[in-house]
Amino acid sequence: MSQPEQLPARPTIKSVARHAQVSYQTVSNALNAPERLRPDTLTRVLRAVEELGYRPTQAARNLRLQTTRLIGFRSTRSDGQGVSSIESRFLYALTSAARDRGYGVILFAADGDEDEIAMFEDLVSRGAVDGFVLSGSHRHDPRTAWLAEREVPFVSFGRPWEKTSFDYSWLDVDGHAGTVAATEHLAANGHRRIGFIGWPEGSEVGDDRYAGYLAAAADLGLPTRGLTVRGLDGIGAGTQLAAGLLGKAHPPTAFVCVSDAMAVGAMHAIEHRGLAVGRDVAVIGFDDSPLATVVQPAMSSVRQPLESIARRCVDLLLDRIDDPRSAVLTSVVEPTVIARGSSNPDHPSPPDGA
Amino acid sequence: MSQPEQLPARPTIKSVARHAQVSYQTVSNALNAPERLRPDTLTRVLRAVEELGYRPTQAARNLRLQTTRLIGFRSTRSDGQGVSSIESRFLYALTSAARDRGYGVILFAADGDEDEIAMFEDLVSRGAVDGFVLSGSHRHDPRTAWLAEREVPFVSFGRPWEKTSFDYSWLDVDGHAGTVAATEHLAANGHRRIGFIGWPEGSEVGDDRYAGYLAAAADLGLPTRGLTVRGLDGIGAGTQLAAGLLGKAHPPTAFVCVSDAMAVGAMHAIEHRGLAVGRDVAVIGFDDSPLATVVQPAMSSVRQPLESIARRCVDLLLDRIDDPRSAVLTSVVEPTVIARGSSNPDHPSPPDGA
DNA sequence: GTGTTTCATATGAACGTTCAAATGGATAGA
DNA sequence: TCTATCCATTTGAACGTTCATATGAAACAC
Repeated sequence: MSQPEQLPARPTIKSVARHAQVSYQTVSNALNAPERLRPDTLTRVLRAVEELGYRPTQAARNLRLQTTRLIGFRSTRSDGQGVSSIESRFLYALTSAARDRGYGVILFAADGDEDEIAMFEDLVSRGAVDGFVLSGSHRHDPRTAWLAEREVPFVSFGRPWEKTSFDYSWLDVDGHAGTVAATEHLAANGHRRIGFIGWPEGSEVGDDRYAGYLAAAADLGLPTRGLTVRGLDGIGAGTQLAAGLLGKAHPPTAFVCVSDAMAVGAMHAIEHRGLAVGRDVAVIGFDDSPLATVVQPAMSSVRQPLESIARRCVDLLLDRIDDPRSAVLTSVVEPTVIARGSSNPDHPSPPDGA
Repeated sequence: MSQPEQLPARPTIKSVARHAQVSYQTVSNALNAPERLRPDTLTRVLRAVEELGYRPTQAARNLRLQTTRLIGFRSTRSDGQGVSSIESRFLYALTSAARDRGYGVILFAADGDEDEIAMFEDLVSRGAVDGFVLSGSHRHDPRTAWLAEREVPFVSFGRPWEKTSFDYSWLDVDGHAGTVAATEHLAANGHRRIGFIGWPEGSEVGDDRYAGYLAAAADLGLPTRGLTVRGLDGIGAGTQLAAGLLGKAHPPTAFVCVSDAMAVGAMHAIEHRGLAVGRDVAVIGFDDSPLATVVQPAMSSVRQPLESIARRCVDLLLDRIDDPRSAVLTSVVEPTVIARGSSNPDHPSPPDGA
């Protein structure tokens, strides 16, 4: 904290103009319609811009252009159950993708749907954002209707789980295809008795993944009766559910799990039984969360291509922002199986000692 | 997508004025200096505001007030190792805290320090934010100097790990105090041989936590020789490190762990040895991540009060934004031990079956 | 009835941009 | 040499606020 030495004030378009000996509108033209300038003035102006480090003030362009170049996204309280690393990976991807298109992401905390809508209301009425990216769609989701009614541009990461009277753009990961791929992966490794550890019936995402497992098993002619268990998410729950199946007369030799936490639990149960994960019993999780690479052996998992989803969310949203009548697009992208030790017969259980 | 029925345009201060039969500046006064209005006009204007649902346009006030009411925060690529649930919990808390003070949080993706500074440059030169909240301070951190030099308001969550020629406000969790409390907690439960599972030497946070363990042990007259092991973070690593200690002649009866991932690994090793977590060998982790409640038995952990830290970060930052000469404040807040089954003698290992 | 005070409301200007339209100087055609 | 054409540049206005200041009506004292 030395003496109050004045920092140079942030340059405005006028100071650049003075510096380049032109009127300030010419500077504006240099930046927004360079073809209107004579080449020599253009370079002169651009050099002045460079020298002063001028960047147009956001607030002024916002006011003038009636836009904010900001996208709203809800920050979830990940406090509760579940390792929601998906959210944070998606958030990073979304932020990068937005930035590449010259947009920023403004985050808002909201606890439930109503709370989130209140935030929409606030942000929209103040003109603080150009649009929203939604996530975590679910049945009876009031958010989409609210936004559609007010013609606020938005895109949803997460499909609609029921019919709506309006259309909107959304992207989603094909959970069904994910568990199909997981099941096929295990079958390709020689497994015939493949179990499924899922969430209780009623969750859209969970039911979708379960259906994929059933479909793949039916397709491959594999048994499923007595091989599926469902319970609340968690490592402990996964352990208990897996232990239950392993204790049966004809236990599964592989598990498709609805989440990585369940899968870690299953690995735990397998080892507790003295079996080797990967060699004796294979496991595959879902989401490819940090958990997957932090366990030993590393866990196979179904990975959602969040980066490309985020990018496409931004693309779709900006299309709508640029032209509110732009086409409504929806697409389901397929996740990919990331094969690691937990589903690899050559990969033994972790060593016992140090 | 019905007919192009025109939505009512967003009300401006002028439309409110027309509606309330006053000039538009009176509306401004009603909102910003209500004591200047006669009570009856005030209510009339406020009713008009209410009826039209008027909210001042953000961009216009930004321009006029030379402020954005936006705080910048870096979104980390949590892609790599480690379950960085801390980040996302902090982010939620920060966003709520900011909102309570009328500020928003704008997120930006950055990969390293240089990249982050480039984002600072961008946001600051465009006047897109009023200040920053930093996180993840480390040795040779160039970010603080950059911001301080340009007199950009900021607050750091994370202490400076070296002397700087300038001062700035920061908050941090006292990792030292955290492991002291953890060690004391285990000692209070009757443990005498308490081991430590840490990160390799050289990480600021890890060394701090290690030092706390050593200090508490010395204070309590407990042995530490041959009871500490260090390695890269991870569940698998925790298992191996703990297994190493448990295999010794005089194994520890309790573990203080530098992270929850390490602690989960330790629990794993304990059970693998046929011992009961909590009853036979106690474990306590650090950070109280979702992992802690997802394992069985639930894991004791040292919890950082991220919510209050976020709130204080916002308070300090806004002080600086309001008055750049406001006092520089630093404070270290003590984390608290959250005792759960893994350090509770009455809590046995998980059931074997379903 | 005139002059002063007081208070509620209105006027003017500015924040920094961008866009539409006007200016003015050069070049070319008659 | 005078006018038409063209192009680079400038002028004017607007986006929606807030702040400083001016106006004007009522209330009061003389």
